Amino acid sequence: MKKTMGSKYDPKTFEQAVYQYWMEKKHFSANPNPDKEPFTIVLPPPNITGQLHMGHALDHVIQDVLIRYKRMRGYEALWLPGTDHASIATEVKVLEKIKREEGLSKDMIRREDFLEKAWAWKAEYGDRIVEQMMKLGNSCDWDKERFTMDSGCNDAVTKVFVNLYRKGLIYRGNRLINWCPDCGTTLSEAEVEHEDQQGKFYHVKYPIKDSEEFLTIATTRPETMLGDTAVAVHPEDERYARFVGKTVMLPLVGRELPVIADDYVDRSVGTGALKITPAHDPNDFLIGQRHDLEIIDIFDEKATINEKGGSYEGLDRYACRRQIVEDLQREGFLLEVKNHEHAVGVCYRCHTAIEPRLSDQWFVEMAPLAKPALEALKKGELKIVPDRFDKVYSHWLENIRDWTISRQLWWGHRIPAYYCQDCGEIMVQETPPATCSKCGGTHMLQDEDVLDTWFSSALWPFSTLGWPEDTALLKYFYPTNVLVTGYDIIFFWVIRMVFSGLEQTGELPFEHVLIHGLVRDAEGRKMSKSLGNGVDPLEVIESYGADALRFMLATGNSPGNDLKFQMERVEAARNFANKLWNASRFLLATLEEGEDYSFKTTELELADKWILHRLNETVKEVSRDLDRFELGIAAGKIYEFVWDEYCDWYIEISKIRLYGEDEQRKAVAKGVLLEVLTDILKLLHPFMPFITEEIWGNIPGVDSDLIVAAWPGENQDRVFEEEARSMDRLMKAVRSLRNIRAEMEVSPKVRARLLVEGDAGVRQLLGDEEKILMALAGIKEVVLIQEEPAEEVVTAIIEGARLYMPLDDLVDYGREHNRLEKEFQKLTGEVKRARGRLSNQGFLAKAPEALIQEEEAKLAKYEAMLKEITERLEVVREKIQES
RNA sequence: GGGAGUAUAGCUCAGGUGGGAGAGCGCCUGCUUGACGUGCAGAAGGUCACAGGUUCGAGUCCUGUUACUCCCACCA
Repeated sequence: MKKTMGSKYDPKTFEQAVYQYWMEKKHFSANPNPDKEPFTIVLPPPNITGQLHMGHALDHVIQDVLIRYKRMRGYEALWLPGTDHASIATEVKVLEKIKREEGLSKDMIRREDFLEKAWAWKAEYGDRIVEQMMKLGNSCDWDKERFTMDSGCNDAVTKVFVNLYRKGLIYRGNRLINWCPDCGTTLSEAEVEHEDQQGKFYHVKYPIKDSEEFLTIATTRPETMLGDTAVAVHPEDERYARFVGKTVMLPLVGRELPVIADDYVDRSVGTGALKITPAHDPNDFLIGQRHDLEIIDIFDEKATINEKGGSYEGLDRYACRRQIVEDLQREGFLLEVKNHEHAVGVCYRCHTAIEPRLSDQWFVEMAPLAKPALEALKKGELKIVPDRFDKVYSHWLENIRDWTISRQLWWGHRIPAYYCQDCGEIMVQETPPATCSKCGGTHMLQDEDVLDTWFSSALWPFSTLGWPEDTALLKYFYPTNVLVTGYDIIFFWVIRMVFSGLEQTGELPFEHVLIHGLVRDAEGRKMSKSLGNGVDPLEVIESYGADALRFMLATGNSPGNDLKFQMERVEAARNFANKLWNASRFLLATLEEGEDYSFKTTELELADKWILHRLNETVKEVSRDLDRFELGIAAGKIYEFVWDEYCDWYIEISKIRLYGEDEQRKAVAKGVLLEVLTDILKLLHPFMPFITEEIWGNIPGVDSDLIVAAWPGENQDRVFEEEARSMDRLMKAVRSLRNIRAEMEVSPKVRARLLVEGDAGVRQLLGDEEKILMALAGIKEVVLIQEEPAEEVVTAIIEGARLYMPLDDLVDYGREHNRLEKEFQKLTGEVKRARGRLSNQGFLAKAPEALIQEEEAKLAKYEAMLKEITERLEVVREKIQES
């Protein structure tokens, strides 16, 4: 895939082609390989409801970085992709589409026709999502792509349902469940969100039968009084003790209700008297059971009043509320109306207020499943990163309620329960029964409902690998290693995968859970369709390239924290890619095909040893950070190394040799430049796979692919502590001289002489490396001197030396004085700090010896420099006096 | 009612084991140096929210306060 690199970094010209190339070479495919360790990530399957948003991009980039890193480290790295049928969400979308295009609502179409359209939807959106993932650069093994409703996943779902049923952990029961009147289905506890709403507290008069007295009931939902079957007070409430056992008359309806006493009633809330509506409130339901109260269900599935509501029949719940209030008012039963803010449960999909509703549903008994899931975390077998989410996980499991899994929907896994129409027997099994096992009848009907979409998601880490079959994939790749997802989905998904994995496979489905935050817009708001503030990843890729988007998402934030999306940061990442592009272009242009650019340690110069040393350190740190899932820190270190050390220092220094005459030294410089660049490409590849592969392909003599190149290791041959320290000193000298030029406003065209007076070590260093000073600090000649020069000079003080620049008539002692004065202040501060510390008896007694010595050395250094500065300031002051 | 997070430069955020406060963007000053102006060089800019505590030493650990954000929760 070699071609000449254009002078501008233009990701559009190669990203697509590079991805295509990887696909052709099958670099993403992973298969059981006894010679390698497996490393597995299953992709949290995106919903087929639409396209990928920035949150997906973040989730995917993290996983791709980890997968690519592990692949390069020699693991058989499998990233298994797929999509989720998203039962309720997709059903709503497809119904909307049908409504829009054909004008038909759900009750006007047949289940089979609906399913056909839903599968067409899946085909369209599933493909679109895959395309988007490819644009992002996701190195998924596409041959293993799965869908939560493909036949394998269906088998797994059925198998698990049957397993749990036979163990008695799935049961059918008549309970008060959460009902969404708009979606027309049951919801689990997790699917109900709580929103604070401004409501009203209605105080209503419930007359005592055959008496002038009455009880005042406070309620936020007066319409539910149509279903009242009692009034409750606290057993020890003296205010109401005499009414217990009596009967009240339900206003407007006239039904007689018993006054009962129950501990549940809180005397301090409202009036202390509570109307009981067992069919429409979870607490009232429990109280109703305790007192054997009648249950009157006044709503139909649309939350419209049914025939039990008498004259209110046919009214929607809110219309009914208005009517009831009006009637109460008119009849004199309404005593008071107060504003009242309270939490209302709403559907997580459509935000309609949920209605507690009594119905027959399927449930999973959670207590036995929650226990091992809790223990796995406590024993440290499951690790959540960052660990502050441990509490979220534990708290949920410790307070878990049974999971309502049946949904009155069409799109999803149909429940494998069969009802005999002859004798009513219920049969739960993997294949439809031909005859009833009890009466032998042949009129069997399958349950109409489907399963909660999260039921199949919970099996994802093993259903995708072939479970319940004992496949080679499952044996090799399961359990998986890391699960990467957002904190918003811990309850829905992570926890359910953990207990399902433990229950069905006997193993944790993964060892690490890496939690990331939400992507927010530049103002910190959640990106959402309704706000219209979403940023489309594809558009960003179009303008800046996938690498820039990836780098932006992977940096500048730490695990678990939300990320604000700012285009300026994408731009900065793009600029970084451009920087790398140009640095590579610069080097590669000097290389010849077929040349050998290896070098011997003896041929290395100071700067070479320094950059190799720094590279070695960077490799070590980046590897460690990636192992700890600190992607942002790792990427930051690569960025700094590439831009500051490699480009701004090393390449500039290397030009001395590259533009020089000495062929041997030129070759060594090229060798080191190349050596460092290849490792840079490797380190950066997980973050910016496209540009690094593209550059890699342009290196003469390279016939391998970067994506499968070996990750750089630490190298003892690259440890040059001493040289790194010298280089550091040299760099300080260069910076001081540049500072002089800038502060004294000396034109870059003026090439100054440099006189060096100081200790032997520094003089030798600066003498030996005079070329570097010449090239980087605008020096034309370095002269080692023994005493103060007579000519007009400005001075830089570095450790162990004075550097004098004779600037002819450009020396401005006023400016020089200010500059030195600033230095003087700084050094005075340093000396003061070091002295203060060393005169602290506590510090001397308790601090580590090495630290004390270090501090002493610093003090000596700064005192010496301060002395130099002071002397020099004296001289400058005299000069000013003279003029 | 519980729980969590955040508070560091003008803005957005990093700051592994406690030991001289960092980056990107922005701002200011120079720069047509043959990889790159998507660049180079140099500067300015911080009471690390507040108050206590532990420690020789705290942005970092502990306690409390304030502000904002989020999650959980069946007080009508």
